[in-house]
Amino acid sequence: MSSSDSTETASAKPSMRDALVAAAFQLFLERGYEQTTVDDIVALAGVGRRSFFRYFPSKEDVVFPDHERCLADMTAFLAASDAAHEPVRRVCDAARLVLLMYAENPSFSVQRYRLTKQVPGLRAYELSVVWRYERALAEYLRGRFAGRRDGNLRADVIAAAVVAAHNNALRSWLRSDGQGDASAAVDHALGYVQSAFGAPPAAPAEEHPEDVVVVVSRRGAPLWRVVQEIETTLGRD
Amino acid sequence: MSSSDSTETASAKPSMRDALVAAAFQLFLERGYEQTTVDDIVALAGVGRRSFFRYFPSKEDVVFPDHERCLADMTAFLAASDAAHEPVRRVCDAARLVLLMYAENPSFSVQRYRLTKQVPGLRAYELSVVWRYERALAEYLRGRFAGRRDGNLRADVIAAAVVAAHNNALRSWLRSDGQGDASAAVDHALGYVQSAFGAPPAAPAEEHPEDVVVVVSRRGAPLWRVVQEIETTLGRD
DNA sequence: GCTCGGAGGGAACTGAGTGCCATCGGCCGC
DNA sequence: GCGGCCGATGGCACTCAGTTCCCTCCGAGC
Repeated sequence: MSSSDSTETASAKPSMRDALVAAAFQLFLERGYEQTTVDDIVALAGVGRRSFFRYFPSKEDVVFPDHERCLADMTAFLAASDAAHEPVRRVCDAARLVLLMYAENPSFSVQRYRLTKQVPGLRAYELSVVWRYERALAEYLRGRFAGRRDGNLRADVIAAAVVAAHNNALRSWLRSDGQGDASAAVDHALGYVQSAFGAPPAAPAEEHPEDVVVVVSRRGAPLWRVVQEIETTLGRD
Repeated sequence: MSSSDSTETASAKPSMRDALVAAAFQLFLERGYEQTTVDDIVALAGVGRRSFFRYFPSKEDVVFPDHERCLADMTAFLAASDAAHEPVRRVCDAARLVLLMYAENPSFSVQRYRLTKQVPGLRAYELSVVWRYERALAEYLRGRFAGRRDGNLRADVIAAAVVAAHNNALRSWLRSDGQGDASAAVDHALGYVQSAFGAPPAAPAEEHPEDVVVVVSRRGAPLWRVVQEIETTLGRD
């Protein structure tokens, strides 16, 4: 939570919401999530109990104060796409928005990570948040793959793979207390997904007309063997 | 829930547990999940309130009475693997265990599906169950990929893809009220994942030595273009 | 008969989340 | 300036999930 305006429409009165988040995290860190009641939080923040639930529909929501905004950003980002965007690359870029949100506030993100790792209830809540991101990506891909054979299946699988790759990199960054280059790690992870699902991995092909490789295959041969052979030959693993 | 023995270790005293599940679903279906209190359930089942929580740690658990057993089955299945099993194929087979559980009792599964689709709390609970399956698959793959470059990343992504493919097929089967061949749909979906991640897609290549295709590529060309070209040529989309 | 142990019942408690209403403070029209 | 309107807040009481503690019942073994 930065100190100035953040989640509200635009202007300058987020004091109460931020105060609740600050009070909640202070107590969560010193005595644990489940040992802290909502009454404790509102007492420390000096506000009424009823006001807490005006800003956060549940006790869990105070732990993820900015995911709603991020989800809205992602939805808008995908809605602003057009047919010129390569679909898989586009959802990878959308996933990077989530990393951006985490990276805005590394220490807060790391604290929250430790909390969610320990408390089953928070882990479940996080799963439902992640699921909404995944659905947003999948719905976009379903639109782009409409008419293609197994379009919905591909959309769901690719969305899940993108989310898994993103989370793999994100969590390893969080485990290292926010050290290292999170962006590079996520790029690497998403690059793997893009290469697996037939999207160009960032760098456009340079011109090396002399570098030619010939593959010969029987039609009946399993596709994975052919691809494996090509990968080996091209030296990309 | 079949009428005879089911979830308990082996013998013959599951009466109370089954009675609670039956009473719960009867009420959930006639007046909705959130409109049904635990007191209503125990009143209908004719047992004490305390006994409900002896059998089910929470109200949500009564909706998924057999997932614990299924998860244990999957863990055991994966633990019984050896190095001879192709890893991706193995996790696909593990995923089929879940389908098997749903197919054991189609009408029950369809009712539960409608319920979880409507009630956010149940959807969140289901996500946490699915997450445990996914972690089981991912942990197995991490073991098999140990030492390989990006082993953990690959494990997480493939596990997510397998789960997403399985769920895609399962949910479309559930939406159709349990009509159609769920097993075939899941096979098809998992086949897609296997082909994407370099596992042989079930049928070994038949011998058609005359069916030959030649691909010529520059080394610098993006891999996805090469693969796309091969897919088109082989007529697999 | 007796105890003993486990399964079930039940009252009372905590804490999350909700509904309802009172209050306060600014803002508008008069 | 004044009364009323309105949005934000506080406070109280209620429901319900989940837990704790203790009681009863019943069958097994002595």
